[in-house]
Amino acid sequence: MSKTLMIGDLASATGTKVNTIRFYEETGLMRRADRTASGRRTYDFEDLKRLRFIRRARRLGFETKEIRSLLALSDRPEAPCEEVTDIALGHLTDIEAKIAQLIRLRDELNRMIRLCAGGSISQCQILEQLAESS
Amino acid sequence: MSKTLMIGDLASATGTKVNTIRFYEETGLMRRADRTASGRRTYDFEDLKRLRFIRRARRLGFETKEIRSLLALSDRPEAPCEEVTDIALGHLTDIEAKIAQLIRLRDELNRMIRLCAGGSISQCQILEQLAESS
DNA sequence: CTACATCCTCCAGTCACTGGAGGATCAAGC
DNA sequence: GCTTGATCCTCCAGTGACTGGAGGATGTAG
Repeated sequence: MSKTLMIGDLASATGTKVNTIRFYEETGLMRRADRTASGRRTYDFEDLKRLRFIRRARRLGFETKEIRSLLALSDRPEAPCEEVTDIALGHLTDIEAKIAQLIRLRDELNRMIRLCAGGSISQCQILEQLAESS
Repeated sequence: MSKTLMIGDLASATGTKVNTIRFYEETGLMRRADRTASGRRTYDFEDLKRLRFIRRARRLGFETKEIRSLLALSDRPEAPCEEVTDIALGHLTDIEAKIAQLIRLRDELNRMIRLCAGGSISQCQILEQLAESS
């Protein structure tokens, strides 16, 4: 058998904290790992692949709920690819909304900062702007 | 006196949940409100102004720690405006980094979605990409 | 007098981890 | 065989910024 991997191996291979891997097991993202006689978790390369998938999806900003769906889908190879695309498209929409929002914030902050001509707090335009009833 | 405002008035005037205002009191963003004989919080227009300031800064994405600093600064009218500008500039840098990061994610997601030619899960390029060791 | 709204305190839950206490096990070197 | 240090285990508390609800008191309008 190829159950040669310990939790620390998975951690260093994926840049995940050991505690985080245990957390993924607890919350069902990773299956419950088999244990040695002394109770240590053992993993094989399938587990490593799964963890890599999870971490990569997390880096792309998918929520665990979405990752759970994606993982469930990848277990049904005959299912239509559409469901995956839908999840990805929904996520894309979220990201685009966030970008638009942040750009608005950036512009407003920039505007506020440019107004500041130095001087003392009592004349500070940034605080002034924040204090105004929106 | 002008302590005519109850917590619900502040809530509806600022679009804040009542529980959130209590939370701000608990965590020291808002001062501990005076109480009526029966224990209800009373507020004046100064409190309302402060809450508006907090909410506006939160909408602009400032953390409570930063807001605490800004509020402390606005109590020192003779202090130099520079400290405020520094907080705002630091925040601006954070926002710009976040925007750049999100744009990278968006492009990568877009790329993955475009690769998907339909068909079944087993050929899904999105899952494929996620499964690849990065 | 009776609804019903609003208020109170206290506590648990959200999300995705992170960090640490306290203790067991393992591998390597002497 | 013994020590040392790394790694592992379980369990629990904390993060940030709230949100929601239970269970009960108070206020107000008709």
